[in-house]
Amino acid sequence: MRSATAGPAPVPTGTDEQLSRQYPKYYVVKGHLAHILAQLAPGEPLPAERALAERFSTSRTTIRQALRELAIEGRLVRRRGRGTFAALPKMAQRLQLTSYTEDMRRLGLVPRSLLLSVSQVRADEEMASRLDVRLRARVLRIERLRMANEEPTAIETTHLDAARFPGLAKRMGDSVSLYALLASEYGVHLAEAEETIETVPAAPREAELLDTTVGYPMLLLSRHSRDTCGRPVEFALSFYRGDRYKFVTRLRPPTAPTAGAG
Amino acid sequence: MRSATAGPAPVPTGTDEQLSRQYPKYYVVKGHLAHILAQLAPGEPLPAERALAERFSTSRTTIRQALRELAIEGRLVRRRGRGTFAALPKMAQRLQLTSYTEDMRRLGLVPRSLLLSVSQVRADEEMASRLDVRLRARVLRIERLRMANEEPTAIETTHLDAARFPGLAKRMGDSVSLYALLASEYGVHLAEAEETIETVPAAPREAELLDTTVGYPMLLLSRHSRDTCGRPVEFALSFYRGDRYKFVTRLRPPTAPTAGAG
DNA sequence: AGACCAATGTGGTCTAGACCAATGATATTC
DNA sequence: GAATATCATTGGTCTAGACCACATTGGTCT
Repeated sequence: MRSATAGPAPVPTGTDEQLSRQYPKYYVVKGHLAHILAQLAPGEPLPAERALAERFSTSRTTIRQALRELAIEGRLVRRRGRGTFAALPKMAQRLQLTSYTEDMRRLGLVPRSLLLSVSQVRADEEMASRLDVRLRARVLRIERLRMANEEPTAIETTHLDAARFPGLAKRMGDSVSLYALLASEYGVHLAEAEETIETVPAAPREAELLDTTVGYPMLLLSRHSRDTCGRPVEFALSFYRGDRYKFVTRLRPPTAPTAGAG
Repeated sequence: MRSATAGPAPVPTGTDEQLSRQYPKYYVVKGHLAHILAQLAPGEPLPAERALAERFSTSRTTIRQALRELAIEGRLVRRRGRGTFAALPKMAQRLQLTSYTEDMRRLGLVPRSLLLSVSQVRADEEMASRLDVRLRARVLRIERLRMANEEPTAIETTHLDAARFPGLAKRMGDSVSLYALLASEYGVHLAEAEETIETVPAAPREAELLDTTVGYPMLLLSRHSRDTCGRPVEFALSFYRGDRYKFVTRLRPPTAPTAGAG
């Protein structure tokens, strides 16, 4: 969120012509729309694009660019055939090596998983390195759709060494816990992981599964997990809607209290 | 990054008309451009937008949407008046409670900081809660531009309780270490922090300072730090270019090896 | 009452073209 | 030779309008 003191983006609400030359027109419109939006409760509708275009004396393109950014910020949701509505604030999710189920329950949500596909692929150079297998070795690829309160939350694609976990494919199913299977059937316990976070635009398939718009920014989490022996176990990619989720982590100084150029 | 095995976005490279109906046209074009791009070394130029529009028999708008997404993914950079060029891959930065200087040196880069502004503001409700001060208490606001190899990296806006750190404003300057000042002058050592990561579109001022484009996705890091006594010390917002940076953190199980629905 | 269908309105995609702003090369002037 | 204007080219912003895909509504027919 952007608090007032932090500088809430210097939104020019005036109609001064000189401002219009300093700021893009769509950005001025965005400021006005944000003002309207602030007075709406979540779920309440905004006027339609064509109506807004007329009211602000702009083209629909300009209105759409403003609405797009507000949607990306998670302040409104857009539904084709229905309209534009004020949104709920982003949900914060902890970055920790825990089960998806527990994470969601902690947020007071009902978790569910849908098994999209289980397949075997061949390790390319990067995957071979990450899973510590030979090039072109068989890799199990498990693709799941994570749900919370029956709403799609994330697409998670997990990769494991197929030779190390025989029969795992047959044991997978909707709402089956992979980490529990690894522990009970194969005696493998995850001890640590390295997770990377970046933002990428939504591809058509991702947008459809997560019920969002192609090209909107997603948060892509790449998790590289190791077991208690330090052996790499899984490499997983998770796509979250950037307009709905943010992630929280706890930081500590490396050793002693830091004294660098902070 | 998206490895081949992970599903490199099902880019339809064929010219089949049926595909054109399933995928947006700009997305098909993006696939072709990605293919061209893969054969270029960082820094090499792509054809101009107008030339590409003609080659692919589309409008410039469609080409621009494809180029925009590739730029957001960090695969190309666009320079007004000059052209479009293949980019270097994203840089990975660790999430830890350390100095910016050390972080950058670890990446083999030359760090520098530019003091943009030091000001006093009044705490709104959220800031008062975060810094544990009264509503409308004086809050020191320090805005800095972080550089690496003379390239702007991040905009960092730090908030501190002004009453607790008298004279701090006068002691600040370019490339001055805030954390070191807190330790040496006020005996305050940071012990832990909670950091939130989300994606937001770049506002005009942010885009200008970080030499990027308005509306492009940024990574916004919000850091809430506490000292060794557990008292809140700073609340800082950092904007990073989403096309240039990604962040890495180390995960551990909460207590025992997890056995939940992983 | 229920099933169906057509009209309407919504946001999503795409076009063709205009003008603006920054860049760099070229010509001009001092 | 060095500074300055001019100009073509590039990506950025904006317009006006077309068509598409989807959702809802309301009327019509069983």
